[in-house]
Amino acid sequence: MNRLRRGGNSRSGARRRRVTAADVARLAGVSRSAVSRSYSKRAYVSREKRERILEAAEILGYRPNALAAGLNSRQSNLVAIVTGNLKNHYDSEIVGRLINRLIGLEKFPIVIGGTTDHVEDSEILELLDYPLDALVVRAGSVTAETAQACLKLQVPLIVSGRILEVGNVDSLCCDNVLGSRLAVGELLDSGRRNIGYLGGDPKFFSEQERALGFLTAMRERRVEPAFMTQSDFSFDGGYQAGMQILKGTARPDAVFCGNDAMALGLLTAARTAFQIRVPNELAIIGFDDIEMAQWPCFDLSTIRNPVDATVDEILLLLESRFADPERPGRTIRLAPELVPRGTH
Amino acid sequence: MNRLRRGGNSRSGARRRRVTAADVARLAGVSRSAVSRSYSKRAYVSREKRERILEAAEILGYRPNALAAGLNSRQSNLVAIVTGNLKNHYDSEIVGRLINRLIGLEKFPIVIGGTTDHVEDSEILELLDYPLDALVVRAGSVTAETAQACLKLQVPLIVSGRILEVGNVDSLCCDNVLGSRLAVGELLDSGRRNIGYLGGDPKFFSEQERALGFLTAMRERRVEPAFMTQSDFSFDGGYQAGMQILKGTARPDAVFCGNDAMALGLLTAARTAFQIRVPNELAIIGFDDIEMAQWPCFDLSTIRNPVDATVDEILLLLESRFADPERPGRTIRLAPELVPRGTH
DNA sequence: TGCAAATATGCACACGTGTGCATATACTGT
DNA sequence: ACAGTATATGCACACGTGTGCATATTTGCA
Repeated sequence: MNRLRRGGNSRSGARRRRVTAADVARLAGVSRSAVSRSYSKRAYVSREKRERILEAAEILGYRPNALAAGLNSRQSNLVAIVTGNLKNHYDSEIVGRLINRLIGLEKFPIVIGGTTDHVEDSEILELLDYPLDALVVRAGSVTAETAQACLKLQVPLIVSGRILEVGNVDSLCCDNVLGSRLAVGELLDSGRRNIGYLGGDPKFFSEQERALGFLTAMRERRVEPAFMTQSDFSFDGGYQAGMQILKGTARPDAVFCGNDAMALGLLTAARTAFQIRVPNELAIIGFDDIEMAQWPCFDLSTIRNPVDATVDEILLLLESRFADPERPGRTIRLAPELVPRGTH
Repeated sequence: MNRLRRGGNSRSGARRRRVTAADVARLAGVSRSAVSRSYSKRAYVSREKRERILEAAEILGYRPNALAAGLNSRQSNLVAIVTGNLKNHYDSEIVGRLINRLIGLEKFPIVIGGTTDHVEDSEILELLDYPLDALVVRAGSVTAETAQACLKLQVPLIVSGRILEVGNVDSLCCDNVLGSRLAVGELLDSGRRNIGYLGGDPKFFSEQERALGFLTAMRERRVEPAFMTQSDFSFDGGYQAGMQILKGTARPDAVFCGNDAMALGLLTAARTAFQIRVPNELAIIGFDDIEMAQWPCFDLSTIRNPVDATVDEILLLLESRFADPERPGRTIRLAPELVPRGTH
């Protein structure tokens, strides 16, 4: 079939051939090897000939085919990123930064999963059809099966947002328990006693840790939580939850939220729907420190889940993994930090 | 070198070979062709043999190498997206949705440019080393050189966010002039007379059109603009601009903004820094209708630059381009729409 | 001039897959 | 039983590149 298609009759639907090194060689009147060598430093090609070749390449618009090159170089320079929902601002900040840093490493990122929290295993498997240099997965979408497949295919796996101690998988995650502890300590120290927790979907690792951290810290200080509410990590979810939480007469005097988006939703509900003065009548602390948190209209106190540090660590893990594919997996905990602002 | 490395001594730094169809064939005791055929529908392989093969594949964790397959199928199933800054919420909404739809088409997106407004030509050229099925570029990063390179390499180019009538390039863009007209009409009809414009960086196509549309519409109604200010499309930029615009005694009674982010910044400056009542004392209309615009704390009136429709059109263009690579380029204008909310 | 080292060049193989072609085997209908 | 067809299988080529190897040419040095 390909053979038939070759004969240049460009009927509709027939994709034309890409310019190839052989084409350039023909035009420049040299061997194909010479063309190939012209694109690599430290290769013996006379200056004159190289110039002639590059000129011909320029005319034809030739670029070496990275796929063909990657076939036997054992490097595709492709790194896949399985992201969470890009509507989640924390995720989009991470992904943006990660993409940028990967390019700096001359790796091209294939990104999947922009609109859902969880990417199906089958999709990740299809992704593994490509001989990836590495796979970076956000917490929500990693299963034992995924990890197994990566292992067998020799694709280094880095999990971000949860700890996974399997094989030589690298994983890194904010110390969420510590983060919750910081928030609870701050609220109690400033005299709040009626403190509730507004969390996200408990299927997420970080949610489990944050809720656990909240409970543990409260218990240590012998204070009973006002409530534990479960929402969905979104602004709308936080807003809706706020409408419920704040409508009664027995209001909390503080709420710690599992992420900033929900905290902003709660804050908005408090202010616009109930005219509650924050922080006087109600303290709110979020988690993540997304860019919006510092907008003057919000000025949200929060626990920073450091984006730059996270991406830096991912790149460090990648580089050391490239240097030694066999090294055992590493587990990295990033330190969260209280960012005191105007809502507590 | 490769040849030396092959002998299984997995020293540090040496990447092991990927499982290959030949490995599976050896384990299952069949020919390599049989393995290959087992993965294609409508190919003659006895049920019994296919099962044996798939079993062996399962054990070894075999997956056909998409790169090798793409080499002679003339399809890599890779589509590159050159995005704008993902901190820009409109961009992240577009990209998220686009990624999702591409996967639905069984194309994998390579994404570059997450943290800058403009991606260098050289980076796009390197991207073109991969035999992409298509390249989708956000407005900021397209030059004549890029278009030329795509043309020569037979890579279909789709430009989103600006019109570019070159070769058989497809381009699509919101009708920004009409959008500005809608905003101006609405403000004037509701009695505002002292209307200013807060724009972004004029190097962007959409900014040029939006500013032009504003001026044209004002001129048609014979009203003089209160001012034309230039910022950078960001919340912070809008906030800063607001601090300048609103500090004097001669305040405008309305501002039309080149995008929502700046409008939110301006709105925040007006409310928090000057206690200006919006919309009573000041009307604000944005552009894009990002998700945040409808948050109750903002409730921003805006001109919708439809994300879903845009992505739908991009996919339509892609599909028809795949069906006929030679068809002439198309130019698509999407209709903006006034979204009346609480700030005007 | 003579000789070794450095530079230049082409051939041919390897990378992993899909598939056309030729051939072999099983099945169907009369 | 036999011709004709449907199913099954392996060989070998093509895809586009990088590079080891062998060989040819130039350069450097005494």
